[in-house]
Amino acid sequence: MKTRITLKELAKLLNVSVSTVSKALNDSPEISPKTIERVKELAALHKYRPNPTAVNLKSSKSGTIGVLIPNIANSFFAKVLSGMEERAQREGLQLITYISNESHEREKQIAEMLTAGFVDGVLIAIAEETQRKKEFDHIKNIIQYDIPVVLYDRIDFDMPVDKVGINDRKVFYDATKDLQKKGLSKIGIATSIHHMGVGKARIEGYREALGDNHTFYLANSAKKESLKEKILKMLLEDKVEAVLGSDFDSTMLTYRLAYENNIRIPEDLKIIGFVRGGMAKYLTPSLSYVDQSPHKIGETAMEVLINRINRKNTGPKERITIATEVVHYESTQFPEKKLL
Amino acid sequence: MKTRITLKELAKLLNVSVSTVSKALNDSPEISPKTIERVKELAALHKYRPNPTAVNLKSSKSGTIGVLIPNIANSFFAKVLSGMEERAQREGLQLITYISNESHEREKQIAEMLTAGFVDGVLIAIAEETQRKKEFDHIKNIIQYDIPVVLYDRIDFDMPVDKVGINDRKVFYDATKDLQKKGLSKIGIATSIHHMGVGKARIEGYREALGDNHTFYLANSAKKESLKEKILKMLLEDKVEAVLGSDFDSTMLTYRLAYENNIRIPEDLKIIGFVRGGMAKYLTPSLSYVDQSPHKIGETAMEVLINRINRKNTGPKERITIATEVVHYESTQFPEKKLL
DNA sequence: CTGAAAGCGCTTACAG
DNA sequence: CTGAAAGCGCTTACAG
Repeated sequence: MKTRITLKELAKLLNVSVSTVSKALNDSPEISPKTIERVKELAALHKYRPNPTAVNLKSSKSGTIGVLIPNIANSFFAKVLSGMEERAQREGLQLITYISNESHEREKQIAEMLTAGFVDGVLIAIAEETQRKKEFDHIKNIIQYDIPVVLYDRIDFDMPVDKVGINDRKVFYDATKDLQKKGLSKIGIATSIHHMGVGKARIEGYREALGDNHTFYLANSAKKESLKEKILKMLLEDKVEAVLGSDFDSTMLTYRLAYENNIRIPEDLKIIGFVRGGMAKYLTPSLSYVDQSPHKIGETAMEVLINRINRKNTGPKERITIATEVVHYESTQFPEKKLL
Repeated sequence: MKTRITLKELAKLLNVSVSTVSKALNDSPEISPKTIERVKELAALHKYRPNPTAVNLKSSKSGTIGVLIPNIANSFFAKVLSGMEERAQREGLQLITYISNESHEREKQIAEMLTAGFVDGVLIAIAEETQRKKEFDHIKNIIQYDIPVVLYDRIDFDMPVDKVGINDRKVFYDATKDLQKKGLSKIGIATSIHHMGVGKARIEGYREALGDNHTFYLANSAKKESLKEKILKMLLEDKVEAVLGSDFDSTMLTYRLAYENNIRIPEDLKIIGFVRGGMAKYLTPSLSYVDQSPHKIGETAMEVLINRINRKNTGPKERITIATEVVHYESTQFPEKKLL
């Protein structure tokens, strides 16, 4: 077994003091160039690397960022994480990941851990259950310990922290307007996240676009069976011409139910949903989707956090919006316009 | 700003020594019950929590596990991670995630970090590029520092470590035999990971099941365009009756190309693929898939690692196989058998 | 230019 | 039963 060599051992081998070795390795101007060279040479030979724990204790920094993820199986969050990791890596920061599984209890436990001093900063997407209960004390507690916090994706809360996410209202506002412009009027929404901030905002955008004197079609339920019924009603009774899917499950359920009931996409029904592009293009027919740029969200959230940790940004808390785009595939294809 | 209270401050408030406080908090039999009570009371009042960095320095443990993930956007790995996290949490271990993005260079950097003493153990799925180059020195280097290593998922390498994964050979062996039993003989494989260990094993299983005197149909390419051509040839010229998809992209590409060429699934073509169940059931038609139990793989790998770290298991290195199952949906539906 | 000393926040063998 | 001391591996203000 190899062990990493310590400063002390290095000092003994060189017949100098530990302080000298430490300073030499850190290019202190106090140390003569020759000594610096000697020290660095031997250090390289033995592949010396400072013990990170000791450095952390001294500096009272951990070089570590805590990332709270509600649901990693959701590929949106997986991609956000990869954006964070990429940015963190350039800064030499480690990422400690915690998965709340949308549980309030677990999130509280994690928040408690985070105040213990493991991390220099925290990136959080709030769990579904926490949003429903509207209990954010555990998050505020982290802030009170002066640990920088950035909220990502799920940001519609009143909290004194930086926030990075998309403009959920605008996504469905624009999508609805666009469908109207193309001549559709019976437009519905399917959603299983209507009780969450982002889900509400999406519905609002849709409502706002349609205006007050319009009929709204809303299939909303967090329970699969009940959601299924409501979607079926919307498709078969209300006979909507288009559905906006607010999340993966509601989108795909609509897509599948149309198929089972011989409703042709896009001839009889247009669909736009929140699914990932890597999958949407393979579907039969391919599915138009909202590109949320998850990687960019992760990168940006990390960037904002780093600037807080370094005190490069000491201004008021910000809310940063990442641009989105609807990628149109077959499920929103309109027939060619005919010349008169 | 709150700061966490330290042992020293607690000691001062109680008019006892730091050692006494420390021992009291750790329920040392050296300390009188009354003192223990007094100390614990004040500690609770101030929400004392030992500084993890200091404890780590003392114990030369980090309470931290490094997880190397090749590609987090692949939901298989996301689920594996959640299994690891769940198991780690029960042990009070933190997870530091590193994403190699299938890059050999990045993987080497990460391996170098890991030897610095950040982590007590490491879980690794080897990057694609590393497998192609067959350069594993950086992994062996970690082992030499006596840091326990467990390989997960991508385990077909000759390395003296514990390994947790599925039996890739058997998956496609069984699937092929099963399709044959149901009367199909022209069975093909689509794969974009044929140069990787798991990809090779899947092909071998298929070949073995068919036997030497059979025609093999193999559409293999890591490049999308070329893979597409080969699949098209297999579907249109060879007119295979079933395709086994060895990974997400090759499976979905086959599925989509069948659609574009009016090949009906399952009437004209059966498909079984490596995709995730959460998506497979929504497809039109739904897609039969190999359930790899990613969560279980993650849990098990973590379990094995923990036992090595605690020295509960000091026996020879193991190779653990997680059971898989083909979940049959519409894409492998056979017509009802008619009674004669 | 070099080194002894103090200290980061803990734990623990040892003395009293 | 309590406390002083040493030490984990580093950094840095200070003395020489």
